[in-house]
Amino acid sequence: MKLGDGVEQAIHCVTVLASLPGDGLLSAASLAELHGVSTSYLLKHLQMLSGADIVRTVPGPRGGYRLARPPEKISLLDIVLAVEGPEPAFRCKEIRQRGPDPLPPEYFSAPCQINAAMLRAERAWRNELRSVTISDLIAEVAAADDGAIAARGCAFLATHLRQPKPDPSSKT
Amino acid sequence: MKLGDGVEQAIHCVTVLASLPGDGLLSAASLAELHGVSTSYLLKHLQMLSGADIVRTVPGPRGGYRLARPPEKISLLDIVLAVEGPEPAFRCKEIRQRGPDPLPPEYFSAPCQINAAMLRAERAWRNELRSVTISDLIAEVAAADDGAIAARGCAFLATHLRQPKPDPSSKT
DNA sequence: GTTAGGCTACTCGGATAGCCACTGTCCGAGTAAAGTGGG
DNA sequence: CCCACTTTACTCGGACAGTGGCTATCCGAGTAGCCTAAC
Repeated sequence: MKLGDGVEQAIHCVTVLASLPGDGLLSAASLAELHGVSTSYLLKHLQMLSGADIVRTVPGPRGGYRLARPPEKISLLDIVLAVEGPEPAFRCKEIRQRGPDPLPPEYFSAPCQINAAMLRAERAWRNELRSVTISDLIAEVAAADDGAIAARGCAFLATHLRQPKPDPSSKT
Repeated sequence: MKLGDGVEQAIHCVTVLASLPGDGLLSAASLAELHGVSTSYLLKHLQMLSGADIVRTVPGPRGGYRLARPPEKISLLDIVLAVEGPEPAFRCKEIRQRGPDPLPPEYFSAPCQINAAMLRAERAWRNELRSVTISDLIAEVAAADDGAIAARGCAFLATHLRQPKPDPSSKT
């Protein structure tokens, strides 16, 4: 069993996007540069997140990505399911019905006990992931940070952060 | 994320082996025929189970496989780890240390919070799998069976079960 | 008739190709912004 | 000077190759059982 590397990238990106001030945007190229990964490949996962209504995209020049929901409404499970797909890891092939002299299908109306046990375990896994939100992660990082990580983030944002509009509603 | 099909085959095989009476053996070919899968491919996973001391092999003609431990000492986690490998599904690539102007490594002595959260979830998954033993599964199957499944199993064993020795110690 | 030896056939074990999904990349559709010309 | 249009350049979106691991397979090492032949 192996999770794709895109999951880690997606979680890091969402965490960064959640730390943006106001209506800030960040382009896929900036996110890729910050994490040292391929831009084109990261785009694929950002599209998945966009399709799952986790992030929202702003097209055109000066465009980019921002969160579609507040960070406390985004769980790790949402991101994992968006990137890896909603299908469970264990797919019962019903091999109990195969082989010589198979029993009639009506004997297998109840789900396979092995499948049920594996799905229970996966449900526990998902519940654990569902209980962790992006805001929780940010709080943990902030608690363990002496200021250096935040400072590096601010320095990066000072160069790459962009606003969708001059925002005339806010007075000088 | 996707588990290999070999996991399901391995669990079914171990369950069947746990149901054998006495010192009965079953060859890989018989197990493959019973489940309707490829013999050569099933052998690979049986070798994994043998290497993990879950099943024990009897070489030579009239050889086969039998359990290496009583069924209540074998959990689903043992089988999954034997077949899929002990590595966790989530591998932290430490992309937080990458990108421009990385911080010195001493800032990252503590594990990544994202990695920690994913590993917590996987630990929950493993704990759930560890709590289910082969004897539990057999009991569940027996409880839901009206006798047909057991009868089919006995019919198959009558043809394919083999004893390693005539066992002269047991009087007639 | 008994027994030692050799042979055979069957089993598992590891090494070898094939295929699919993940990884990585590219080019095209769409759009906000800037530049430009006219009014 | 102000405005509308054109152009531009930049963004994301979906379609296209490359690679690693799972899937499927084959042949070789090893051994229990059987047959043979000598004693």
